[in-house]
Parts: sequence; structure tokens; C-alpha cells
Amino acid sequence: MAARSYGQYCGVTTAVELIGERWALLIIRDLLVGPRRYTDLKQGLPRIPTNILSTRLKELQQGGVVRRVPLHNCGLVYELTPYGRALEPVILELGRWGFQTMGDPSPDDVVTADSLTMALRTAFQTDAAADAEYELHVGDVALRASVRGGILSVAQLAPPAPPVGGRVPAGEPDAVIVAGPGIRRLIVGEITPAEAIEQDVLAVVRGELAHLESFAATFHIAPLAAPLTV
Amino acid sequence: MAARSYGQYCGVTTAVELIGERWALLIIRDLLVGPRRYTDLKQGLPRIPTNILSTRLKELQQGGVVRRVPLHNCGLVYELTPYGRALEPVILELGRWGFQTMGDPSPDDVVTADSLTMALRTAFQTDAAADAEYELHVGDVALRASVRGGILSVAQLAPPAPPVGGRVPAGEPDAVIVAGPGIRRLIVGEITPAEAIEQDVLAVVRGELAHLESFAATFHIAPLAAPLTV
DNA sequence: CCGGATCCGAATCGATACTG
DNA sequence: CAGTATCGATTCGGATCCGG
Repeated sequence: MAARSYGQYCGVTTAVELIGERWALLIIRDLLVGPRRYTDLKQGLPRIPTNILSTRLKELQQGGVVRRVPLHNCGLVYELTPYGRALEPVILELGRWGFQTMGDPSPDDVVTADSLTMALRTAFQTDAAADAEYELHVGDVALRASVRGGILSVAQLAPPAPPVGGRVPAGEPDAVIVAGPGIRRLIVGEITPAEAIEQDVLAVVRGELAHLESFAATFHIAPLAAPLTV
Repeated sequence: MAARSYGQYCGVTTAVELIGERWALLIIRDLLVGPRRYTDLKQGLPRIPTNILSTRLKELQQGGVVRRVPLHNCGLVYELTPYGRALEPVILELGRWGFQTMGDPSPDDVVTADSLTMALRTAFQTDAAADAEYELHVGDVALRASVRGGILSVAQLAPPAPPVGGRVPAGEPDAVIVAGPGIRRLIVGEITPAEAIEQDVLAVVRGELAHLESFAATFHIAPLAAPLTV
């Protein structure tokens, strides 16, 4: 059908024609966390109209970004192709940029597990990361972030039920951090860990307070790189 | 007015709300080359409706990405704020990604001076770059790319008139390369410099052929980083 | 020419309802 | 679970027009 073209022979233009439609990048953001079913995507993107979701998935498949994989038991998942996974640096850069000017959330803004997972990946500072296990709660999203040998991995925890026999990562976390959206101010360095606790932005409900320092060093986004030439 | 919100508190979402509308990223791409007047932007984006251009510029100003600067003589230009300039890594990553799957151009696709300038910046490999001056022609766009001490700077040459007294960068270029859109295949390594000449993808009309080798080493985009885990 | 504003038909998006 | 179908609300695109 030859999508509405920008009429230019250029990499940026080509990219924007493939992934520039409304909602597309957010679908990709969630798929960067892992393969997802249609319903998972719908839940992770609460405001997306279902017809748009299915249209985007079709377009992204046609563009070679997303693949549709039937599950052996039943059902199916969508996953990124290698080409789609190559968008990770783009999403990370975009997230880093957006993180800087995010103000406070609107009353009806939500934090989803996938968006928080990608935010942690965005903020992850390999060089400053000491081995540790953090459990992070924001709203009703619960994550387990493991740093091992400079590698970050994030697992999503089911919030309501206590871990009956579920696949909770082995071992106790070094710290359990319960935060509100104001945790953003810690990540960008607007406030120190001490101030964060003082101002009730977050609480360390288990583990030593010192781990919050390493958390803040591990997950950090510079406020705005001073331009070399202004 | 509270732009149509995605309803999430997330960096990617925030970014996409600011710069995700149609044409916005292309306006930013062109402004990354330098300040531009309304008319310049319209020429560099031949298919943009004028109302969309003015709407986007207003939105980008309100978002703190673009600034409107009156010129002392008369007229005015739009330029990126420091915050807007911080989008350069995003555009570069996006351009790199898009460059990989760009097929051949549609018959009515154009190559603009600003898009080619940004494409060179995208492909620039600091580590492999030897000092040199290249003059590059693609379609009727003519550029002078100077590499000095690992720093790339690109100047746009006015194509039709011979340099009467214009501000042509001092000195002769080491090589003058006249290419078609197939130069993309050289940049992504689909063909070697020798093959490029053989297949009439481009011609070195002045300077030694050897400079084409260093050109290809200086401007290169890897076909697709092999994913660590497939 | 520069820097837009206005008008209008066409395409897209969003919300809800419905289906195999 | 995995989508279609429908329909009103927006947005986009193309053309024209206007004040300096």
C-alpha cells in the first residue's frame, strides 16, 4: 500500500515510516522486555485501542520488526526479530532524553512493569554498577533487578500473591525499595538518597540503607549533557 | 491543551508525546545541521504541508525543543535549544537503523542537503577517520566533508553556480566523488570501493582513487550488529 | 520572496461493541 | 485469547490566500 511517504531517500525517514506511527514505539518498548501476547500488550498499553494494536502489529510484521510465534501449548506471542531488537539503542536514547523533562505524573498516569523495566535499563550505568540484588516497588509494579558482573537483568514479580511457588529469583534481595514516581528525582540526581528518604519519596523496607547509595549510583541519568558549544 | 496522552509515566512516552508527531523528527533532523528559516525548512521537506510545518514549530517551541530567533537584518530563524540538540544521539541511532534496510529509492524520492549531511554524521567512524577533505555530490546536492583530527565537519555547497566568491572551504579537496543513491551500498559494505566504481555507483572525478578507500573506511554503517543472544 | 493563516476533503485515530 | 466492525472525533494533506 506504500505508506504515506515523506518522499526522501534517507535513513531517518525510512525509520520513521516504519516505526513512527502512533503507539508503535511503545509496542516495541514492551517487546524489548520479552515476547508478549496480544493481551499482555493490551494490558501494558492500557489506553491503546484494540484495532490500533492489531494494525500496528501487522505493520511491524510487514516491516520485519516483529514476528508472530505460535506457542506449542496454545496461544501465540509476538516477538522482535533481530532487526527489531536492533532498535534497543534508539529506545534507550529516546527514554534517556524523555526522562530528563518528565515532570510529575498526571493523576491518571500509570507505571507499567515493562516501562519501568526499560527505564531501569536506560538508567543502568555499567561502570558504576556493583553486584547487588534490588527489589523495587513502584505503584503496584514489583521488579527484581540483579546486577552480576556488570550485567543487569530485571525480572517482573507478580505483586498481589505471596510467592507460593512462583519463579522468584533465588535468594533474598540486598534491599527492598518501595517508591513513588518521585524516584525519578533520585535517578536524575535532583535529590540525594538521604533526601529521598527524608522527603518520603521512597523507603527501604528491608536491607541496609547503604544499598540505596549504590542503587542511585547504578541507576542514573545525567540531567542534560552540557553541550560542547552553546 | 494537554496533547493526546499515552497515559503512562515513562521516559519513552514523554519523548514520543513531544517529538513523535508526524514530521517532527524530520524538522529536528534538519535543525541539527544548523538554524533554518521557515522557507529553508519548507524546501528541505518538500512534501510537508505548510500548516503542519507551522503547527510543529509551535509545538516544538512549547516543548522547549526549538527556539525562534529574529535575525538582526531581518527575517528570523528557528534553532534547537540545548535540550533539542540533546536529541542528536536519538536521530543518529534512528538514522543508523533506518539506513540498514533502506532499499532503492522510489522514483520520486529526493536527497536533500540536510538529510545527506546527517547521514554522513551518522556513518562517521571517528576511530577509522584519517584527515582528509572530500567533496561529495549526490543528485544535485554538493557537500564538502572535512575530517581534521578525528572531527568531522560538513559544509553545503551551492550546486549550480561556479564558486564566484562564495564561502567555499579553503583548499582543494583530496577527492571529488560524484555518486547516485547506490552510494548507500558502499556505506553499508554491500560492495567494495572497487565494485562501486565498476558498477557505476559512483565516480571519483578528481583526486586519487585511493582516497575512496579511506572515504569508505571513514563513513561506514555496520549491516546489523549480530545480536549477542538469538 | 518571507512567514505564515484558512479552508476543506481524505485519511487516521479512539472508543465501544461484538465475534470465532 | 485474539482479534473485527463500526462510527464519531481528530489530524493530515493540498491548495489557496494574505500581510509585510
